[in-house]
Amino acid sequence: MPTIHDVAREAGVAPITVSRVINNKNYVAEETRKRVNAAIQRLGYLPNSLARSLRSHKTHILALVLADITNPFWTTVARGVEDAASENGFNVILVNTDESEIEQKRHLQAVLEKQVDGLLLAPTGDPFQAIDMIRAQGVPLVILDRRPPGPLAVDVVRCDSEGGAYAMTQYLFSLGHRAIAMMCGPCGVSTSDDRVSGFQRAYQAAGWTPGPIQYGEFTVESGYAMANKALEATPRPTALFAGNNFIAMGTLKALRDAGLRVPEDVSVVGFDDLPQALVVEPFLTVVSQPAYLMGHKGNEVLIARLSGLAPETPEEIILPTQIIQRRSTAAILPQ
Amino acid sequence: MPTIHDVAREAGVAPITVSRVINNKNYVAEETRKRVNAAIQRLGYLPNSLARSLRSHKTHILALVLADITNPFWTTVARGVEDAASENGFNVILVNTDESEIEQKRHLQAVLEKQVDGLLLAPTGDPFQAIDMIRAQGVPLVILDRRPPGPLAVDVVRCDSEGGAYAMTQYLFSLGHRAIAMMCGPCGVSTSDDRVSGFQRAYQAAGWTPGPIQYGEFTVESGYAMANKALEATPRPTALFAGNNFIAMGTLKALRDAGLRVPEDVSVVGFDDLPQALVVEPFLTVVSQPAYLMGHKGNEVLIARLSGLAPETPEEIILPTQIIQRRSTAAILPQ
DNA sequence: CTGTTAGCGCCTTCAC
DNA sequence: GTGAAGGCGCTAACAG
Repeated sequence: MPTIHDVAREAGVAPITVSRVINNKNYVAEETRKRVNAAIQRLGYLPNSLARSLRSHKTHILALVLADITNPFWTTVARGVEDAASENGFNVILVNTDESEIEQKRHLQAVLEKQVDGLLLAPTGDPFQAIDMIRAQGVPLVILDRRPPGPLAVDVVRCDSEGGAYAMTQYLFSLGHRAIAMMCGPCGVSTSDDRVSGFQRAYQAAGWTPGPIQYGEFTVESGYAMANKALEATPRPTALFAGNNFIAMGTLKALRDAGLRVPEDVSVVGFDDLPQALVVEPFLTVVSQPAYLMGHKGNEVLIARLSGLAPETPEEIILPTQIIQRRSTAAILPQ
Repeated sequence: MPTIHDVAREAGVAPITVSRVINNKNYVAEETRKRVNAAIQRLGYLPNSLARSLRSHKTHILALVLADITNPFWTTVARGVEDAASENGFNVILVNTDESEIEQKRHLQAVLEKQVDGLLLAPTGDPFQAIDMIRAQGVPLVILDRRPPGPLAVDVVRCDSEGGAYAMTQYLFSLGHRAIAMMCGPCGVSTSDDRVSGFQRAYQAAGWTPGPIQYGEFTVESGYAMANKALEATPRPTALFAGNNFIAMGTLKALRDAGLRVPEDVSVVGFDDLPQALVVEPFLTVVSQPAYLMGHKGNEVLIARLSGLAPETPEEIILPTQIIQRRSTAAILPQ
């Protein structure tokens, strides 16, 4: 593997001149530039970005730390992040925490050691420790999707979970539903908590007692289990509210296995849409979140900070959600 | 950001001793080790992996270059690769080519500059140039999913596309189908070519003329267009064979829009299954490929090479496919 | 417009 | 068991 010195010798110039050609910095005579480029071609030279970054203190790498890349919601967020990165000459390292605080810490350490220029984090559990560790290294940070507790000390880009859940619950009310079972992700994760809050606020506004609430995991298995539990209640809920797309999948499977029809016997609503490439005929009524936009916008905020273009005080950007009405919900007669 | 020197000063030792503690190399007195670790804690020191790698000529990073990470097939492959990496202390950089040779070259260069220890490549287009570039840098390489043309000069781990397509075509024959339209990905990509070959071989074995063959893209849109074209034929094909999961999705959408029922009016089969988390009730009859295993095994082969444990001559590992029979296929009466 | 010098933070090599 | 010297490949800072 040739180095910059080999190229310099081959072209009859000093190494720094090669460096300037590679980086398009300072003026280099047209003829010199040609000689250098020819030498680069001849030797098949590729700059060593390790050495380059060590010297320049810039890696042009950002890290995206999220819960679960097998979830299409996160795949879409990742796409948004990567596109914004590409547009600005950055690469993205992607790591999965699987909602484990230990994994999160391990991965965070690993990417910090790699000297990433910035970090996008969808935090698992209590984010204070994580944020502190990142701060201590002086690495710019944007929190994605989830709301850190306490006063705002960091940029946040997320969706309006509370408002979305509120609106969806009201929509179910408008169809005549009143016994709605809420099945959410882990308690303590802000997206879970906010969706539950929105659900409860809608009931409060109506002056009713909220339906049963369960906390679980953002997985198909957990959704399956929670739905089965919810269906045991007497009288049976007339609608099930799934806290994310995987919980909705588990819920639909549980209903199928229980021999119940959707929406004739039970209405089902969820959070997060599925990409149109993955479904032939969209069926589920959902609170849709702008996943791609969140990723893209989040990274724009981060890159603005890196470039010193960002405002002094941290921003919190809350993107609106939207109800997409499909065939998994039906009106019921008032009792 | 503290360096190894700061830690050394804090602990009252030489930098090299800190290095030995971090790397668990050579013997370090228990008491010294404790002092050093305490200093590391106090300063919140994280080793700079750039400097480390520059010196040690090892990054512990592998690159996975594939066509399209939004496809669940590739997501699953990536999971297999990442798990095998984790198990062996490696990280994975993941890059998308979107089936573009230009993007492939650009990305390949970028990851080579990052000094990755090894490469897993699902090549797009003619892989010779790519393989040469990688070889020139002396970076170990495993080809994934696709069969490079010509004699075997590199490790390959892939699935038996030809055999899978052959078996599926025979299965359709056994249901009485004879007018089967094949809709595949790009001509020149070995998985496309092999699936077409298997399809043709089945017809040859039966002594019949193969049904119409179309080459397109591995996308929903392309599947939609190819299916519409296939349906124009007179007489209409009784079965449609989709070359991958996205083409199958497009096909099903086209049939829905054309008002045709599956399988009553037309049978549909595909290649690649969808993860069970993404479908409530699996419907499509498919040739299922062991995507996770391919990724995992592929990376094991690569890591074995890195460790010098691999055999001298390149290996070609061909994993078997499997027909999963579901509700998108029906028997038709012989004419 | 081009070159010299020095050092990024760490680890290899050799010494004791 | 510990340390000193030197260099991995590149570019910042300063000439000229």
